[in-house]
Amino acid sequence: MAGMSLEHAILVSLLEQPASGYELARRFDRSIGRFWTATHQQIYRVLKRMESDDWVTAEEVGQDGLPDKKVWSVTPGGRSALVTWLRAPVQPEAVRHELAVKIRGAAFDDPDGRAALLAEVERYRADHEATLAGYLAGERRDFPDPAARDARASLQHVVLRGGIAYERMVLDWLDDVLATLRTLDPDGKARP
Amino acid sequence: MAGMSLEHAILVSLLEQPASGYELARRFDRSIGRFWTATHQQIYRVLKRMESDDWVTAEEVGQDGLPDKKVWSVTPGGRSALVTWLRAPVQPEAVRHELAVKIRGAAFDDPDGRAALLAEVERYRADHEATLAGYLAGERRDFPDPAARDARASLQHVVLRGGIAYERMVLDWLDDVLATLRTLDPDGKARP
DNA sequence: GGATGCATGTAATGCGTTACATGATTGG
DNA sequence: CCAATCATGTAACGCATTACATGCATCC
Repeated sequence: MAGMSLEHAILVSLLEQPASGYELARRFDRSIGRFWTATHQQIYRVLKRMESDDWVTAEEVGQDGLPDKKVWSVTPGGRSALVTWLRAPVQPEAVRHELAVKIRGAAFDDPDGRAALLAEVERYRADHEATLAGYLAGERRDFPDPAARDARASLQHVVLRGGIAYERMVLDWLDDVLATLRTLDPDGKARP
Repeated sequence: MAGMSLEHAILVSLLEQPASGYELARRFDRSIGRFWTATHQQIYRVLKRMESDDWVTAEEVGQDGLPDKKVWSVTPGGRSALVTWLRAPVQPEAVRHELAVKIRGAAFDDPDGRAALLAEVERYRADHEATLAGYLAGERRDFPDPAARDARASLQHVVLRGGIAYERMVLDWLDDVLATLRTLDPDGKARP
């Protein structure tokens, strides 16, 4: 009852805008995916469970030139389930930072291995730079006016600012990591 | 074969210092737990699998006034498995940020609900402030001298600096969240 | 003709969490 | 005497990941 909140992420997304399972899956690759990831298989499974709990209902919509789809909406029961969850304490986050394990593990590899890790960190850094650029573009597009917004937009924006702050922090830290790795093997070349 | 790295976190920890399952579990509540969490049940299960893969070996150690323990060490096979994994690409992190879901969900609750969330964010912020204080104390204790260290200490320190940067970023962002929530309901009181 | 996008699923496996279970010693 | 610490496990359940599977429409 406590954590398990793919359901709740779906409820928030469907309250913002009803959608098919497929559209939800795409949102979980984009905006919602910034703070909660899910694949389409999970989404279809959870939607079924939510339907049997009467949290969501589907409306069949025909499209021309495209397959029919089921557009899901939140029921009053789903909305009250969301409110109950919103008012429960936040669970501590489970941390899984693979790169940090590899960095500490690099102490048990040789300079060749550390050179490989350095290259991998550079690639990883480029990914995060692209993510930051995407967030900033989204911010300019969706929140051009800093004031005069409703609650929904203000809350969406503060979550996006969290993503931006996270990415900036990661980039700074990765620079620190790169500098540290270079200090260990100054020439940056493989040694026998 | 790709992600699944509780094994690898255990290998790093045992290479830094051999330990019993129980001691490992405590490390996963402290230093290693900063970037990889695990319970003792997981650890015992995984140690068994690692033993049958010949990645670790146990030595029975008797203690007086305390139960015997099995002290685990990494075998050459385990070390080479670690090196193989270290040189593989880093998997993208799976993001699960429950608080962000709740913040966006707060658009669908009333001022009472947002007041409850605000109180919860304040509690959450206090937790992160305590975590940061713990990291800073650990840094002063374990890394008093900024230069003249070996590779292992340098790498442990840069990972710890990552934790510190993360906590500072979170605290700043939570202040932003609190200010945003207060803007939505300026009086901070429940309304009918 | 092949790739990509839209749309929805099933099945197998494995990882993580929670609950249950035992038993000795030390300190208040 | 009760709680906490040290020490090691089993069992059940559920969630997540990966692979497999289908089928139509559009664009190059």
